[in-house]
Amino acid sequence: MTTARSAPATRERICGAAEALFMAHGYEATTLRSITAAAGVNLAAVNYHYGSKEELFRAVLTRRLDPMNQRRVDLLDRAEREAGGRAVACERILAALLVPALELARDPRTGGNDFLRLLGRAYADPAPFIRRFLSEQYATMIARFKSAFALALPHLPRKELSWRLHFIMGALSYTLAGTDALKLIAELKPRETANDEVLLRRLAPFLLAGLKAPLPDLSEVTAELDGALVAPARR
Amino acid sequence: MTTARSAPATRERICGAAEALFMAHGYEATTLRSITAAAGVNLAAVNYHYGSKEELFRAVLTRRLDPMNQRRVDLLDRAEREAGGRAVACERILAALLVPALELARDPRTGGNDFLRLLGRAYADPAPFIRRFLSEQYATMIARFKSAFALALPHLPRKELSWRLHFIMGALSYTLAGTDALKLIAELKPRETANDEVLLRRLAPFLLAGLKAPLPDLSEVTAELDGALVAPARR
DNA sequence: GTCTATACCACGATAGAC
DNA sequence: GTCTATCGTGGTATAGAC
Repeated sequence: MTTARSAPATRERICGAAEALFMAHGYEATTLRSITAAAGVNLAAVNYHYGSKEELFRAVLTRRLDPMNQRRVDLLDRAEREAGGRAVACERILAALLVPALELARDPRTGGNDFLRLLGRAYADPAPFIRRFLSEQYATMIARFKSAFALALPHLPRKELSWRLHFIMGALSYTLAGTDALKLIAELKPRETANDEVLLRRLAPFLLAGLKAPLPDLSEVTAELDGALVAPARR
Repeated sequence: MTTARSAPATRERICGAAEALFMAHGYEATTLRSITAAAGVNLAAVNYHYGSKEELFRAVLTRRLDPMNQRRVDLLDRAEREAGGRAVACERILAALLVPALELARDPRTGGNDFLRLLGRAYADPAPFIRRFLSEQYATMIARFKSAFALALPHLPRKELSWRLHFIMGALSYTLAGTDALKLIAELKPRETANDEVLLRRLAPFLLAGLKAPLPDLSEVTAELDGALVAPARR
């Protein structure tokens, strides 16, 4: 903090090196020794500046996540101001949710697509500290968007809306995580998946249609399953 | 294999204990020491029976995954037989994809919901051996479903279909992975998320609508982003 | 206050005795 | 088939140098 040295702060060098390595190999597979070696600092420096590997990981995520979620809320705020007292269109709300993620992916200074892949993986991580961290980071932002969607879709029961938001965040995170496995499954060339703008332009109509889908029939939940899930079928 | 002892085979005990622990903590965070302790066998037994931790993980996944994907293909086969030469309805194809996952989640002998959570996490795992394994496991199954969907949705360009299948598998895996973080985000009570049947009955209409959504407009991909992603907006 | 060297215990893996 | 002993490497803690 109060360092007089002209060299780049050790703390920042660690954070940058850690981000790159976490993105490349995931949390567990990244060693503190590889991070400190890449940053050109001593092994113990991580523990001095961050206290633990977990805390370092939180710091890496926060640096990108906080501005992105703030931008999302800002875009929603503006849309609501422009709408006066009326409800904001679903398309506009969804855009406020997707555009900041896309902007982050486009900015080479922020690690580009790789950071979103790291984020998507973090979502599915079983580590309790990661789950707790993400739910805290997202809680207020999601609450704002849920209220906005509720106004735009007054016919949709609140619980159904919660689920559809869940599906949206899932599809978004998962798509951005962009595992090679799914790339292969979809028979997509690696080069195509690198363009996140095209990706989100395809994703948005898909999610929008799901958001506006007819309500599910939950009346026969305990009935026989096979063939009855989405379309009644005779044997 | 050729053991004469009446005690349950060491190999099976290891696999069962490993499944439970992988489900609870994920791959990396699960130690061979905890697995062998839970199974009541020696540490070195894992390496003897499976060769490595990676191979053990593959065995755990295969035991549940192979039958599930086979059931999916069987359901699709039956639907196609019943349809004669005509295209199978999207609802029916989607059901063939979702129902086996639901059946697996309902069966307490197969670890219930927990296995699907493990599977969802595996999808997002950066470890190359996991990605390779999953893409091999899924390749043929996904190819069959893609062909079926292509017949049901003849107007949909092949590439767009690939993407939408990608989104569907993403939303499905992610939803079934059911991270606590997202549960909290969606303000859902833990008890509600335990019922996977209700979950899939809500998910199916959502995905179906996305599948049938109008084609995205990709003509102005390089245009300014803000507000233009899904709905043109003036500043 | 910042950084370094080093020790500590747990991990996955393996060789070799039984 | 099963076990013990051991190796290299992981995250972490601390004593002490600047």
